[in-house]
Amino acid sequence: MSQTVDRALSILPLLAEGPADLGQVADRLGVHKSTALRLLRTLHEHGLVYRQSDQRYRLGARLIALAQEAMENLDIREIAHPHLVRLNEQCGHTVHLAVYEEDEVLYIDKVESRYPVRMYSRIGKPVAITVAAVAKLLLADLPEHERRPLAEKLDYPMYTARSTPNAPAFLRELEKVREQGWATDLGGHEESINCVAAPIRGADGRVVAAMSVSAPNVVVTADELLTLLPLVRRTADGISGEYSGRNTAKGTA
Amino acid sequence: MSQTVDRALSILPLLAEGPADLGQVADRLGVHKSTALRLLRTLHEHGLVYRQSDQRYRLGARLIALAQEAMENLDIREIAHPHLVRLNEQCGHTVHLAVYEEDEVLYIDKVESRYPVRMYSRIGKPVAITVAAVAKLLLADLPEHERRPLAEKLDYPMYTARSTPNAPAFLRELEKVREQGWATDLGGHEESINCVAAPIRGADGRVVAAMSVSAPNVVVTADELLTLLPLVRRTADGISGEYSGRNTAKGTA
DNA sequence: GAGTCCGTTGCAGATCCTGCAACGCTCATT
DNA sequence: AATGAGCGTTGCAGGATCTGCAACGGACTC
Repeated sequence: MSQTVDRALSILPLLAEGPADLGQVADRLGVHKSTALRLLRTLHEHGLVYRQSDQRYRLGARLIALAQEAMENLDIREIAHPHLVRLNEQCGHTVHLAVYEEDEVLYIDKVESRYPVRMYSRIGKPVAITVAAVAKLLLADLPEHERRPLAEKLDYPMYTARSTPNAPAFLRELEKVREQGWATDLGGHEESINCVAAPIRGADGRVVAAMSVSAPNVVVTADELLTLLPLVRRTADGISGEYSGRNTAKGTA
Repeated sequence: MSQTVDRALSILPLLAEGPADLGQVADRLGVHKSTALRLLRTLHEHGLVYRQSDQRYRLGARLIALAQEAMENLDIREIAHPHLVRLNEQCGHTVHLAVYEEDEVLYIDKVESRYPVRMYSRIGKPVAITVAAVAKLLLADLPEHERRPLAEKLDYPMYTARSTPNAPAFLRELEKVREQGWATDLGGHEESINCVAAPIRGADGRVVAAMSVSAPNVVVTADELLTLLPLVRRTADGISGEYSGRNTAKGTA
């Protein structure tokens, strides 16, 4: 809607790929160098981009700090955290909390496994949306008219042989997940990692977040992990209750 | 430099304080509602702001994802991580990695304590710059003409009775830290928490990052923590060596 | 020491942004 | 049920702001 701002903001994902110099930025934006320079300067003044010693630009520290604040403002995160910690103390595995927003699912909290073998993931990282158990729960709850177009728009990378292969399979899976009220990912993202997940609901019953327990095969088998399902669901329900109970008049997730 | 972009970017820190509606944004920017609307829409298209169900705006998911990518691009982080993990395995305490950038110091990595009592901190969070051990190391290495103005510009909140009280005291502390090549924070941020920190240097000897070990009094006394200093310094030196050794032609921290 | 490459600056033209005013919607009030 | 207030939204005309050009300057190379 606003050309100048639009161009300026387009620089950010571009720099997220790695540092770039003025010429590269100008080229990729399709504007004159002097224009790119002015945009970069403005971004710089706000700390969103940083100029390294070799004069190239990269994303800046304030961007990271802003994102941090953004996450701390999410109320489910705050409410859920102690529950996640308790669950981790009970089962020892990695616990994740994720939300959906505008075609993306991201982890917003995590409690590390207490086993030496840890799964790689990071708070803030977009989730493998077509296979992750938490993603299934969040998408399964979308209204039909959003869910289908989204499913058809997605890519279906075959991380492993068990990854969701395409949109129809995904939609079928979502249907199943919606009915049973929980989800799994059995080696669909990384061959040796399994997850069980449960939804967290707001007062109106809509799914506002999802949580999961993940563990590698070498620690527990998929079957053993599934025995944790009741515990996971109970934890999720506890969070749901607290979240819808004292709803501090803030918006949805 | 660019008015429109400048205004648009000013919205981000504003929303970081919490959700706001159109009128509030327009007021705080000092522009007409229609102008604010167009800016917000542009930010929205890029996913940097999100519109909640109550129509108010807050920071969006893509901002978080961008920040995540920004951190993953930092090469020291990648090099340092395994060293931090090893150190954590050896001593059991919380280990932090921090960098300085444009008047800010922030944590870019963290390995959690294995003791039940954990210190609160978060990756991406700006550090208490006047008291944290890592901040002292990073600022101590700045050239005089940057260090002094910065020190005089800072606020000196008295988190505890041992917090650095003012600029002269801070500059003296930095001088000491620079000479001894390591730093501590003994209850200067939170009464019962102590840290020891060591610098990580690039090939040219400049400090590019700093790492620290933190532990609460209830787990180890300050004196006991200080006995870890040699180990911390050795770890930091190891990272320094690796960082300056195979310098993959990337920029500074 | 000449040449090339890149970032930087000032400027004039025109695009794009701004603020206004009016509209429509929702919600609260009478 | 009707009225009014509050808020977000739209179209428009005037003009401020942004754009691209061309020329400059510094660093590095051959």
